[in-house]
Amino acid sequence: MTISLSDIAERAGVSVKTVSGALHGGSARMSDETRQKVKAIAEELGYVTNLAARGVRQGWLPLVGVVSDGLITSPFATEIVRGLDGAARSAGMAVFAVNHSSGQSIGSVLDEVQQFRPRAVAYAAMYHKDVDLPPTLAGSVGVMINCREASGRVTSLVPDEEGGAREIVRYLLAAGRRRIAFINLPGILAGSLREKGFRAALEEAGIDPLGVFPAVRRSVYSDRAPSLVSSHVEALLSGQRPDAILCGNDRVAMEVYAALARAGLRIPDDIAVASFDNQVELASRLDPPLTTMALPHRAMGRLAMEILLAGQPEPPHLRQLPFHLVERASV
Amino acid sequence: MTISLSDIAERAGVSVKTVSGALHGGSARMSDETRQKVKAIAEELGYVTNLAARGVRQGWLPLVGVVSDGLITSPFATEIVRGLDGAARSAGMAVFAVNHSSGQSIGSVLDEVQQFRPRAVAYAAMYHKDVDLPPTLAGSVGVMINCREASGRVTSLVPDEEGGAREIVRYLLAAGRRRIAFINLPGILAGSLREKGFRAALEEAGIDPLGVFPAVRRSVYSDRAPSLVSSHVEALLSGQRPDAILCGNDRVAMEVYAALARAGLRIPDDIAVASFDNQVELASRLDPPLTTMALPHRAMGRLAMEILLAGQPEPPHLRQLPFHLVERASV
DNA sequence: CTGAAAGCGCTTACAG
DNA sequence: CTGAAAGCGCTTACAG
Repeated sequence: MTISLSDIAERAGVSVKTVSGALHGGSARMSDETRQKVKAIAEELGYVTNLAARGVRQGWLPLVGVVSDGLITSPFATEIVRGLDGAARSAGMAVFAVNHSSGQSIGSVLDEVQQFRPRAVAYAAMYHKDVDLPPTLAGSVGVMINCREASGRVTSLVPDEEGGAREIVRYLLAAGRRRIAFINLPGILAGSLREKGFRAALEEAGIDPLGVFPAVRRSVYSDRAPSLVSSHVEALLSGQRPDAILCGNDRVAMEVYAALARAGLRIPDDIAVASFDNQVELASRLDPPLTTMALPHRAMGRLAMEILLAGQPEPPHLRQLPFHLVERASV
Repeated sequence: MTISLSDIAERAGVSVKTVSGALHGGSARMSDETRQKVKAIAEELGYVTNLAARGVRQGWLPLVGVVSDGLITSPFATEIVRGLDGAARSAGMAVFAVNHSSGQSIGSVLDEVQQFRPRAVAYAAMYHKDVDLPPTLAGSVGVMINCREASGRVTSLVPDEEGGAREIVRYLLAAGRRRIAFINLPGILAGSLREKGFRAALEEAGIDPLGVFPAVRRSVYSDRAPSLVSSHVEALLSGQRPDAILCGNDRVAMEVYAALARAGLRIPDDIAVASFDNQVELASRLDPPLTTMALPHRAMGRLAMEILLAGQPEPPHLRQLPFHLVERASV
């Protein structure tokens, strides 16, 4: 059988309260002798705190629930969870993730999560999007990650897409590039925000963009949509040849690499290539290794947990976290 | 305040026991009228079951803990978790993952997990390896995923590396390939088992392998180790040119693609390429899309949960799960 | 068919 | 400095 405080109390000849104080109440006053004795017996008996029992007393379990829309499969999603997890564990909390599969209403998933009486709940989106949390649910979610909550009742953490795009364009400009094309991800929020930043940075430098092109035909970006990348690259090369191509993500960059190789062009000597994502396994293995803007997923996770666990909550707001430039050799 | 069974009982004019029976005890006998009334009131009050309270009574929480060695970052790890999660949720369980960071002993992580009084605990390795569970801990882990437990006291689920290698080689042979080289991942268990399968399948067909070459110099495979892939490919091309190259993983295949492109060779017309992993984002975006053996991560997760939740535990054993051939266009 | 009570393992006032 | 008791919200025998 699993042993309890009262087992220890009995063995030590003290009350349960004393054992509880000795083991957990850091400030509980008692003789050092008693405390040591109790601890020794607990150790000897292999006592493991029963968090469920503590939880029923306190009204919550040291758990933080993360409900995410769809698959937690993407490397980005796991970065978010890692950020959350790191911050949570130093606070003695565990993270449990529940995904909000297509069939279910967000309300029912949240109910599922609430049954565990978690200390806090976060909502995480798999890609940067707008999310409408039903008004009745706004109270039970402490922070939204990677999405903008429409009503403004919940603090939302998102990547600063526009700023990230400005930064990478400035970097290309600083490297002497002037004829810059952007093969963007169409139909998603990140794409339109990045396009803004792309144009703003060029305008600020007094330079005309060579154009912004969609990586796929579909209005919504998907892995399965037929790629337009190589045809764009070919068209660009036979026209006003760019000296830099900015890509919507590392996979698009991979296709650009292939198209440039076919055309006999060298990276970065003939054309620089840069992108967004920093999917490490891919970006670092390309030849040459790809310069790319890393998304602040880990940082969003960490900050989310800090917000959740902070005593004094700030008023709800939208917080944009900066991308991080990973310089490799493609620029 | 969060409302409890007694709030409902009071409002309904029945005992707490009746409420509990009406809401949760499927088989509890009572008038249909009472049951409906109780349910209606619960709904109206927005009652949410308190799992912590139930947990303290039953001795366990409907949680399954997964402790993994190191980063849950890899796409494979998340597949394992997805497999676990799917099976868990249909049993009303939530999965909480705790990673076993380098600083900590496995025992202390397991203690952390046990504090939640989970229904069951699994251990998952990030890549196929041998793991030595301290004898005292063997009892608290129900199943080992993606690793072989040395003592044999715990059921272990691993990919059938040898069988997977045999299958892909037979597939290459069936496609008429005869001069097959293998650029393998050195220094890891999966690599040596696959080499066995590779050689066995060729021998069974009465064909000599063109050779097995390490993808990296380091004895242990790592993302940062300098790649030997392109030099192997060049050497192979200038010698006894292969008609098929089997790769240790999709990233190695990506490098092989690049080396073959540089040499002006076409896939699969001149040389077929196949590999292990099925990292979808990569494999499906290569040109031509890559034929590759998918690891049974999801299946391991699902089976693990079934084993954990099964009433009658089988005696501990080692179970090898089959790979799954994903045919694309590179063979 | 339903109630009153005991008990799960904790923590927190309340007393000494 | 320590104990005895109450109580968190459930479920499970024990009675009727």
